[in-house]
Amino acid sequence: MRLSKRGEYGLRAMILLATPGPEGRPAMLQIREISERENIPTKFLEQILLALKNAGLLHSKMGVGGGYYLAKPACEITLGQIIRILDGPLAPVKCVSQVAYEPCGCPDEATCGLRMVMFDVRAAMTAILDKTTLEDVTKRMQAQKALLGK
Amino acid sequence: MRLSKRGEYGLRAMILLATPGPEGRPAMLQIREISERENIPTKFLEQILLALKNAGLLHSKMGVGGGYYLAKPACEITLGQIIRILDGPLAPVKCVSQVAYEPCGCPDEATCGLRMVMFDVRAAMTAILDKTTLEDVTKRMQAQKALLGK
DNA sequence: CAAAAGTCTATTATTTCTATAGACTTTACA
DNA sequence: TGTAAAGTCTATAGAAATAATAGACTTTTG
Repeated sequence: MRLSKRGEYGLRAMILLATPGPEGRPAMLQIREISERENIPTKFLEQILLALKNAGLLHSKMGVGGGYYLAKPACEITLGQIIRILDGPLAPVKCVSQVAYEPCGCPDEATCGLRMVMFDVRAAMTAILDKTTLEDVTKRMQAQKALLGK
Repeated sequence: MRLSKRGEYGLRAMILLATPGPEGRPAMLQIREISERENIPTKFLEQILLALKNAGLLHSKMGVGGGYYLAKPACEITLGQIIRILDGPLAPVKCVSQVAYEPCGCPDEATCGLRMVMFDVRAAMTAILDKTTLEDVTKRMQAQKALLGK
C-alpha cells in the first residue's frame, strides 16, 4: 500500500511549484532547482515533470530563462489527479477501481468480503486525495511554519 | 497504492478460514482446498499460510487429515494485522509509518506538506483496516448473500 | 551562434513480486 | 510398521515494475 518514488517526487515537485514566492504567486522553476531543493535525481524528475506536462497539469517555457509552472491555479489541482497520472489508479485492488476496473478472480464478486472492505478503503483514500488541492497543502505548510516560528 | 497479490491471497484465505461451516464455527481447511476455492497458486499459498502461521495468526495440524485453522477467534484478528505481516507497513510513505519510520528525504519534515496529507491518508486507512475483523467481514458476506437470496 | 533550458526515446540497473521446485518432517491408519 | 497424506522450509527462477541514467535533439535568448 505504498506510494512510489515517482509519485512522491511528483507530488513534492508540484507542491513546490504551487508555493507562493515573494511576489505572492507561484513562480516558474527550473528542473535543476527543484531537484536540488527536494533531493530528487534530476533526470528522473525530468521524466516526471514531462508526464505531468503532457497530462495538462504543467506548462513549460523552453530556452534560456525557461522552466516549469502550474497550468492552472493551485486550488484546481488535486493530489489525486497527480498520483493517478504518475502511479495509476488509487484503488488497492483493481476490482474496486472506478477508472481501471478489472475482475480480481474471486469466486463471486457480488458477495466478496474483501472487495467490500477494499471499496471502503478506496473511498476513504479518495475522500482525502481527491479533495485536497495543492493550495490546501501550501496553506497547511505556511500555517505550520508560522506556528513553529520559521 | 496497491495491495500486493500476496496480501490479497492471504486476506482471502483468512476470510475463508474464518467463515463458519455447517457446524457454525470456522473449520480446518487444507491448502489444496483453499487454493482451489479461491483460485490461488497452491505453492504460493503455502508460503503465505506459513508466514501467517509463524506470525501466530494460524495454527496447523500435520499429517493425514491435517490442515490450517485460525489461532484465535475471528473477532480478534484484524485485516490490518494480516496485511502488515504479508506486505509490511500500511503507511503510503515511510516517514508516516508508526512501526517502520524512516526519513523521506524532504528538506524539513516538520513542515512537509506531503507528510501532513499522507499522515491523514494513513490514518484513514488504518481506521478501517485495524478496526475491521475477520468476523466483521464474514458477517457482511453472509448479509449480502441473504440479501441476494444466495 | 553559443549557451541555457526543456523534449524525447532508449536503455540499464535494481528491486519486488510472483511463482515453482524439491527435499524434509509429522501424523494417521491399514 | 510402513506408506500416503499433509504441512515445513529454503532456495531460486522468472517476470514485471520501479528507479535511474544516457544521450541526442529542439527551442529560446542575447
